[in-house]
Amino acid sequence: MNHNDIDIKTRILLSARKLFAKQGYEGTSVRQICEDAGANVALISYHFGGKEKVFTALFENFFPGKLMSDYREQLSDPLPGLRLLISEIIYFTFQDSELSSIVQQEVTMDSPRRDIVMEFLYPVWSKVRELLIKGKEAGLFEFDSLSNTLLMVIGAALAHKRVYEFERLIADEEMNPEQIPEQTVKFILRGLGVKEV
Amino acid sequence: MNHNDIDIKTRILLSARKLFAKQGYEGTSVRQICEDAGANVALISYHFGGKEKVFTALFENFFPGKLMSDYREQLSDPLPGLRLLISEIIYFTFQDSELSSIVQQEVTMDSPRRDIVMEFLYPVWSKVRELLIKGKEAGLFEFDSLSNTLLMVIGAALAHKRVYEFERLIADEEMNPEQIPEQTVKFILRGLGVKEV
DNA sequence: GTCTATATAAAGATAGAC
DNA sequence: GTCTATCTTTATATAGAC
Repeated sequence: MNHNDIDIKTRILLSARKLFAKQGYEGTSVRQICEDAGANVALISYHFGGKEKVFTALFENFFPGKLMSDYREQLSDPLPGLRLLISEIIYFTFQDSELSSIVQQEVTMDSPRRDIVMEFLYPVWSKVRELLIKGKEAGLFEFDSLSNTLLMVIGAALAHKRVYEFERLIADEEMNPEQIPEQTVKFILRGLGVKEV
Repeated sequence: MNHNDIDIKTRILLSARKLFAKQGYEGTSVRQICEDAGANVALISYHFGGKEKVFTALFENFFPGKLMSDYREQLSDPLPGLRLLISEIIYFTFQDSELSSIVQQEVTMDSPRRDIVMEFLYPVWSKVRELLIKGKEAGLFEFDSLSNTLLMVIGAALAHKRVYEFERLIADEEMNPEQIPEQTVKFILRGLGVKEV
């Protein structure tokens, strides 16, 4: 499938995703997006209704909304549930590296986009939170502050996304994508006090 | 000390730090900074030489450069060294919450500012890396990929900075700042395979 | 050292032709 | 559905008066 065979609306979305990921939302102009997409500037207004609507459309089109429902059954048991969910989150960050970079950028700022992003993130992290509570009640996990622990789990799960930020620190060793989910789950479960991971 | 008693250069820096932290660099205009600082727009050019120079000046003025040298002695032993360093990093994020928010934002994007920020961050995370290697060699830590582990340690250490991003998930429980360094160190050391933390 | 006034560039958006 | 041409706003930066 050639670049020009894709319809213009999708081409705009793909270019926006690429550029937002690399330069940030504010650092990317609609002109730039359209140039990259081979589209006329006016088409952003026509097809989406403005730059911010393009941002929203990105998540509506590319965010894996079915994740929670697909695995509803398997996510009820804390230990295997947490293993599965963390792994799936990491798989997604590899599968759509650009969208997950956008997420990482936009949630740190107090912008109108944060609310859009959080709307999509909430179900996922909320489920992680629920599994932490269940696991603690079952005596599987040991921790004090639920909030701080949740944030550390999130932090560790998304850690591998920072390769490029810290490339000077990790240039001499390869990061094997296939091993990352497993190693991350191990680190997190150990952090939660699970023995013999 | 009243707001207007502080010299204008410092007032500009303080306003820039506040606004960059909240809205991001691109999302903040020099007009906004000067309005907040009670200064004329032209003074940014006169005192600093442009917006980006203000950004650099922030780090030159507020980043704790002496951290590494102050504790050189105590940072040679892996286990107590890592404890100390992680704690100090967390203390800094509390002490200068704004600058550490700026760090978090700017390193995620491929901007000219990232290089500026990384110049300051490098010595700190490089030391953490060094301690991980030492600790593994001494049989204190157990992990596979050094790079991925380093990133997870960084991720967990800075996790508490995300309180506001995820406030919907943690609104019902307080995060006690005094307990965070201890809990974080515990989580990380456990993640590294240290027993009886 | 600080101001006003202005130069210059670039942003987002759309009216109206095709 | 797509284009050109243009409107409007806002950005950074600075020349020159004080």
